[in-house]
Amino acid sequence: MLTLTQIREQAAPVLAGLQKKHFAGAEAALAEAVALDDRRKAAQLELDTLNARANALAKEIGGLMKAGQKDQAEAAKAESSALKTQAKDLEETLRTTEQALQQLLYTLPNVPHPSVPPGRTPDDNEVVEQVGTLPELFNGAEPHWDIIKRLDLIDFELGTKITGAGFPVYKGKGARLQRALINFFLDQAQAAGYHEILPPIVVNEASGYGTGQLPDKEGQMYQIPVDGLYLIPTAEVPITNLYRDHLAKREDLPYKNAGYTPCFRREAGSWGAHVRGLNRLHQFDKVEIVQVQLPENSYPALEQMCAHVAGLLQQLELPYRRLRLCGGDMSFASALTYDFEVFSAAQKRWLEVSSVSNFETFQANRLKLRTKTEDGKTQLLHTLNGSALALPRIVAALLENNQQPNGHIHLPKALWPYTGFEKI
RNA sequence: GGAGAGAUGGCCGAGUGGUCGAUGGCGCUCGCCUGGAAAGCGGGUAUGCCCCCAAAGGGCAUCAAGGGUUCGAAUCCCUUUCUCUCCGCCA
Repeated sequence: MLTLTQIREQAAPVLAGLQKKHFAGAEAALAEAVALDDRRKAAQLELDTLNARANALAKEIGGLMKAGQKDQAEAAKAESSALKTQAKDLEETLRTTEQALQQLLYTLPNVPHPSVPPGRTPDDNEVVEQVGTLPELFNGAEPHWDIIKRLDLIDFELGTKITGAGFPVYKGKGARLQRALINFFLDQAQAAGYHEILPPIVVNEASGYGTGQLPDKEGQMYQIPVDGLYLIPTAEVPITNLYRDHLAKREDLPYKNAGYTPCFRREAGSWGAHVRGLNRLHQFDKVEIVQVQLPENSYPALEQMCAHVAGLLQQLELPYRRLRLCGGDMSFASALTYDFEVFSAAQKRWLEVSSVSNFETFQANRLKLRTKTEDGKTQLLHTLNGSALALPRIVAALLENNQQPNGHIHLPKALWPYTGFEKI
């Protein structure tokens, strides 16, 4: 959520930023926000003045009663009662104005960083780097969904039977590979200084608002209406919300947390071609890294997180590229996002396996996550997160890129201690 | 799920209708004292919003949350949430 200070004091860059994100009606929305805020302040001032008078009267009455000046006390009571009626109306005005302002602010996306390229679609994303050589497969090489079936690693039909499409059942070495990857990613995160968290995988409504899933994107989450809870779409939600309503001590920063969770996404309306096999699922596993940083350190931290992700992909010996997302392709809450994609040799496609973002103060403002500056002023912190990494497409690439003419799959060395086997 | 008790500032804890944003202690911090430290002494130490260019200063709100009674509520009443104890159920 943008702050009123941003909207008022950086009007031109904010407007340009919203336009870069292709937010329709940006100019009118910003003007409306300022107008609502003006109304809010006016109502607040009026109400405060009124309350100040009422408080003064209440104090007087005590004295008058003691002094036995009953008539004057009664007169003061009458005035105080009248003030109270007025205050009720003002409180109502203030409440509705604040609510309208809040609702409006919820609809405004974050302002992108100056380095974000313009553009609307994934084609406009900028390739920052590409690392590793694209593998040449032998004749008759299979896409991962055929490999999975032939080696009985993952059973999609069984998943459909017990739950529904997009909920795979991992079996044998397929299951073991999941566990190996999770442990590998967590160990790597720990080595990079992240504190391990195992959070709940359902969250309440307040947490959904904190990280920006709510309002608006509830259609993307599985819901438990009887209890008002949501299945998490990513560990970012519970781990970032650890710091909701939090005033951080400066010397404790940064916070660096990593956590494994299953992730649940309804993916309403996004099924079609190109989503076979592991390319898109309703439930998948992911290790997420999350940082809370002082504003001046957040962009170096973003680079550090990207380096961490790149290191994982190199150890897994997967060719990858890093993209800087364009204004139209980045998420609502992000100021700058890098996507990492691995090359899936049999599909001959790049698959997104990680998304690393700096949200600047956008989430912190919703979360009320702050610190004090040296001179005692309150300051919003910056939040960042990144996948490190999401499993399914990593598995797809590992299977496709490392398949041998004899039908086996060779696993990268880094995983051997975790799998207990070198090939499948 | 049933019965009871409770929720106060970073922490502990006092406060049962009137100058209480809240005694006191701990912690933290600044100063004095000291060769230095400890002890001791003195000061400071919540959050949000608003007025103000800013600072200084001031106002309002907040004692789990929401509502009510009252001129006035941490204190009385109602609702909700959470915590603890006992019982029930249970990986």
